[in-house]
Amino acid sequence: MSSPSLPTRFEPSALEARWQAEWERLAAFRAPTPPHAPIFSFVLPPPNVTGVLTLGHVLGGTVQDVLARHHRMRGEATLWLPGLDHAGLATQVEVRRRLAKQGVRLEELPREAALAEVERWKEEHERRIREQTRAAGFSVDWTRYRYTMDPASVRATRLAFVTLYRDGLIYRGERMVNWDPRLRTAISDLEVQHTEEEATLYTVRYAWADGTLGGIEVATVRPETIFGDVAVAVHPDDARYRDAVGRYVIVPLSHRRVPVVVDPAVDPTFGAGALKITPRHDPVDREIAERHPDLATPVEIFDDSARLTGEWVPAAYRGLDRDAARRRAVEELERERLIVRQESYRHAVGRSERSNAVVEPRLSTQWFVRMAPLAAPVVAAVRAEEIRIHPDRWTLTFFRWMEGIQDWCISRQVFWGHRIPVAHCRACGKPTVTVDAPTKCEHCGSTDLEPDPDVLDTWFSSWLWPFSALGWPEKTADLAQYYPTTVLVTAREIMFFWVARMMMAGYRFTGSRPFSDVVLTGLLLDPQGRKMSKHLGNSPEPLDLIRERGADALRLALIFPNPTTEDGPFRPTSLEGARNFLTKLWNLVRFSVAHVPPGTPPIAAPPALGGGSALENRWILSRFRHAVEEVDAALAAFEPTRAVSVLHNFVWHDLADRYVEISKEALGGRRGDPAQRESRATLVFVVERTLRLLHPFVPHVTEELWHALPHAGELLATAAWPAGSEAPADPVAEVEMELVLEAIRLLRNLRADEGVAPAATPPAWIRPAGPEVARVLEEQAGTIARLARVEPLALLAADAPAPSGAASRIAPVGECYVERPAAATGRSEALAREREKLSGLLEKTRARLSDPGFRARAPPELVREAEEKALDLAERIRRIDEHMKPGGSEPANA
RNA sequence: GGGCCGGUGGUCUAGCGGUGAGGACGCCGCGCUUACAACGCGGAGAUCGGCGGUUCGAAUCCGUCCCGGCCCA
Repeated sequence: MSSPSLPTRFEPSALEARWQAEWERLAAFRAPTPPHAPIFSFVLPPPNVTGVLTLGHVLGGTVQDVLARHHRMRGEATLWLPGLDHAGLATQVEVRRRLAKQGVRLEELPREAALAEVERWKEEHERRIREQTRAAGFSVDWTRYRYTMDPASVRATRLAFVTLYRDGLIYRGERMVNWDPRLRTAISDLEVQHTEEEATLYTVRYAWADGTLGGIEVATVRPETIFGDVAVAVHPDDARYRDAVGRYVIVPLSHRRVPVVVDPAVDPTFGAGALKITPRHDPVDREIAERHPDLATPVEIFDDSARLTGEWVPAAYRGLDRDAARRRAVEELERERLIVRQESYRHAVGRSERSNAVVEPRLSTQWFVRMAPLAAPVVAAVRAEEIRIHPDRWTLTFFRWMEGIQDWCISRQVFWGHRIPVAHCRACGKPTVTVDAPTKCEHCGSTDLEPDPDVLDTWFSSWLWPFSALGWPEKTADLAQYYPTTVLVTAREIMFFWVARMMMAGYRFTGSRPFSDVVLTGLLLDPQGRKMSKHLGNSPEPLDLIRERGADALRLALIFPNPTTEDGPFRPTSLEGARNFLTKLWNLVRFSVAHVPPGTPPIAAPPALGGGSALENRWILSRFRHAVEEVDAALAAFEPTRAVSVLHNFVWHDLADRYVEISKEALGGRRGDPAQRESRATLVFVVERTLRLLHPFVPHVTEELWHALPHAGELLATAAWPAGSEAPADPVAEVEMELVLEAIRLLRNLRADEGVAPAATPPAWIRPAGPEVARVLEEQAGTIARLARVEPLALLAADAPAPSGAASRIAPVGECYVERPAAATGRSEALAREREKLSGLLEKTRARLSDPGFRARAPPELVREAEEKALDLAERIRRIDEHMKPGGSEPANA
């Protein structure tokens, strides 16, 4: 495909779809098998089927696509493996919500029908997610697409469970877990969100059991848990209760007798220093109760929906939910005058991430993974920098979490997910844990088996992803060749949920790191700095933005100008900026195409430049070389934002504003044929190579533009990444060009200050600062005159008198003069302003020099620099004074 | 309660021991100079959160306080 001439306007939508189709047709992103070294491989964090892709996904995807395309162009065997996560509980909640809108309760459907509903949901969302991924231009290898519930993943997940179980790292036991009473399942610690909330702290009096007056005052925010009390505890050193210990009190409302005990875990400063002990419904209480074995065995007072239940709960309260029970309990306690005090109280409340229900600590039998043994090798690996986290400051947070890691509750009382690969024997009661469903008990041989009713936490399949998606436990070619993977790019939010656990699983199951670099992306905020959320409706739909502005513009806007590593606002202005840049690029290439004669062969190398070569050509090639080096460095450090800003600056300012403007003369043939040929070759080389550099960021438009230029190969997507070494570094040209640009800037300043008409070309003069500068300015006088729009431009000898009737500016390059228009009146203020600035600087520099400590301790080179600077500043001020003096070059306009 | 990160022109940000503190957006002035008004040229605007310290020298290091955000309990 080729587009010989480019349309005047850049219209992204048609062009993007066309190239997406073409990339797929040519299998451009198919990872090679068998691959050749080196390898660059990674998994796309499989999006949850819960919804569709958000802007945050597009941000992460863009960072990944930049890396994938960059490495692919560098000739590495690149695999970017896409997939989808079944997102167990989260998806079930969504499906349940959708059904509820139709008046159907998910729980009331037969299991098969419920599964069918989830399956329908998955199909719809999967289609949409794939469409979005394509529309964004992500170069994933669709032939390797995987799903966390596909048969291979099911097998991998079951095997992981069985292996850990056999190794003693998975156990089943009765533990205090976080219970979500709305979804009626256990959840893990990570799925609990703690927030500060306002509550009422009730101080309740527990009367002495022996009928003595008074009693003990207990503070609680949850009076409805009184029914579960087995004791009241005080701190052993608390003098107030010395006589109370060993006595009994009556639990209000339920009228049971419980003892007063001592325990060091009681905080004597909280309330009145006495704590009611409800071991089945509070982790601290449970610990205390365990230290006091003589206490009554606690009875559960909440059912799985957090409604009151059980023999300890009076009939009037049974069946009430915890909030209703609390209201009723408060009412009754008040009636009995047992509430001593009520005060408002802020405390942390744990809510379920999925249902937002207040989590109920609940003693329940669940499956757990022992985490400490899994975490140890990971901590060691990160310490040894076998795995690096970017930006590295997150390593600290990572360590803190890993070191305090708790066992992971992996069983969920829902239906959507991987079934726990365990069958319980009805005969001997023991579990049979096998990858394939067992036919008989492995302990007693009975065939009377009952499958474990629970499913696994969704992360229990995700943590295997880097290897399970490559085929593990089968010894597939992909696994052998592409594992360990290279990087993992993901949102910081799931560092603990996913990244840390993948590392643990990697070392445990494959004996090696799953990836060597973790690249964390920040959160996208709305223009007001708020988190994007469905609830606020401030989260734009990526496909809409792509339709409006194009995928390239969206991708660019997501990584520039705000850094991908930080939480930052996504603004419409970023999108406009991106579009403007792409338009600039489009027009730059249109200009270049117009200067490339038809039939020009593909550009293999920059033109060989010699002594007679144009300064601008030497300069732009040197600038290009820097750009390549900086982009390479930025990408190696996983900083796409830095890479883009280098390119943005290079394309817009160096290439378009300066190089193109300067070379128009040579390109137009006005400097002769050899000069025109050299400039054409330089232009097309730099532009073509720049398109390659930009391709990872904005793949569609660069692919389109590349085909409009002479090129070799089918696709830019698979073309070679430029090497900086292709272009010679030329520090001399860079210094000389700076002088030229400074002279142009000064003359333009003068024009603007003096109100020279835009179309006018007044005479101008420059007195160069020295013979070297004079040589450069002499050679480039034509360029300077043209870009500054002055005519004629004369160079003054050091001792020549200042031209009269001209405005002047003084700078390191020398003194510049532009004839003042006849209409101009008054003295230019620019010189005076300049003088003020310079004398301020001079003062500062002199102060530094007169400090004896500076001369004594600063590096001599620095002292010398400061001395030279002071001299130079003084000289420039002297000259300004000369110019401002009446009768000088700046006559007071009488 | 513990920890982490940040506070730089109006906004977003780069710099993280010696630079005349960069850039982008916005703002002001002038211009449709045939690649580009989705643009060009020029300009104004910051005592780098406050206070103390280390240093010849601090936006940059240390302490402390204030403000914002995040994570964990």
